[in-house]
Amino acid sequence: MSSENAPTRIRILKSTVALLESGEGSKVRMSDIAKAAKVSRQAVYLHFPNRAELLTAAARYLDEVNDIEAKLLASRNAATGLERLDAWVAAWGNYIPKIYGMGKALMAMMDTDEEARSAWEDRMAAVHHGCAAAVRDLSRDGDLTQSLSEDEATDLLFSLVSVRTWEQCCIEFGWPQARFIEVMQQSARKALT
Amino acid sequence: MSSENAPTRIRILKSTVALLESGEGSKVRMSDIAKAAKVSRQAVYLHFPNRAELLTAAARYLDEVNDIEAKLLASRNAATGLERLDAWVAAWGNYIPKIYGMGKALMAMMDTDEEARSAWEDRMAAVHHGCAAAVRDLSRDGDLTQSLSEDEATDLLFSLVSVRTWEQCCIEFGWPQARFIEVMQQSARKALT
DNA sequence: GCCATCACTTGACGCCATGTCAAGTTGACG
DNA sequence: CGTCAACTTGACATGGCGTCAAGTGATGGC
Repeated sequence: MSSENAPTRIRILKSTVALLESGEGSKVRMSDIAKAAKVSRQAVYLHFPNRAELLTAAARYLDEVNDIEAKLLASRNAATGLERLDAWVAAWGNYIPKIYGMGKALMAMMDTDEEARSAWEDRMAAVHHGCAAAVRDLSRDGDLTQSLSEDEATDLLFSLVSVRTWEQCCIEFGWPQARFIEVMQQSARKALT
Repeated sequence: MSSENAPTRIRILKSTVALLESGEGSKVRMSDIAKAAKVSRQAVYLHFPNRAELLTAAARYLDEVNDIEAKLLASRNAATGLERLDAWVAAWGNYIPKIYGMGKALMAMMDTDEEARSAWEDRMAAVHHGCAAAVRDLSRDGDLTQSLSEDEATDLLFSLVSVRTWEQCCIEFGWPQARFIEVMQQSARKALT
């Protein structure tokens, strides 16, 4: 595609992202990536020291290309806490499919690779932070349930819209993406208020 | 499950379960298991054709030993749908820690091993079935929310008390087990009614 | 016009875990 | 005593990742 004569490093990143997105996340091998980028397997190692760092670089690249920051920050503009909660669930929930392949590969490596673990946890910390912000506004408006601390509410919200929950509902159970958003907005409102 | 006079087979299963329970699920190697069972690595292969089948046999063994069926069926006796929901969440939720190591190893293999995948999915299908039963009783009592179909409610409940959600809350966020049960009972009631 | 350097290729290798194979050893039982 | 089953021993194939050394070829500085 457009990556024919892009610098090699970028071509490798694009190929990595493409392979991870189109299924079988954790099965992608270094040689597959090299082949897709039309370079030798060793060329990949000239740019990235190992598989874990390549994947985390690809994750960063993906975030950049999609401008995730901007999209997730959109929910900030909501007037009330409840609106912000909805906006947040929609913003993050609709971003999940884009990073799912990536996440799957990274999560599969978490048990054995410290680098992959911290890369993924960094990203998830940002999402957790977004959940905390939504919960804080809810609390500010006096709409947060008595039965949960702010921390617990944050964790619960995070779990409700985690990549794994999304995977469960949309991949395994076949929910349409839009329905996932609706149900989770509603469930979050009910569970947190 | 013959194995009356095959102590070796049982020893291997017990060692497998023990290793999986005590941390680092997916890192357990065949040689680790052999060493723990005090047999040669090859002896393991005389009883189980490969890692996946050993793990699924260990999962079955674990279920047997803990008598999971009986424990999960206990929620059947609840009078109302709401009580059944609570009982179900408590029964299954309290069983999760016992099978967590096992589950982690099996889930890690799901991407690459069809056998492991189907073994785990079989077990999860039983849990999903339990969720469906609770939702049905809720619906029978007229307590199920209008905004969810029975299928959706079942899937949502299943996601709420999935092994991954438990892992998220109790392992990563450090919730006490009892609190996890409370919060999930409450959240399930709110989200489903 | 030449040569040095950089980016990449080629092909071989070590490592490690799974799984296979063949040739023992050991002990119970006829 | 021989046989059979259960187990051991050690070697080997396979398939990833990651490393290494010796090329090749285009570019740019001089």
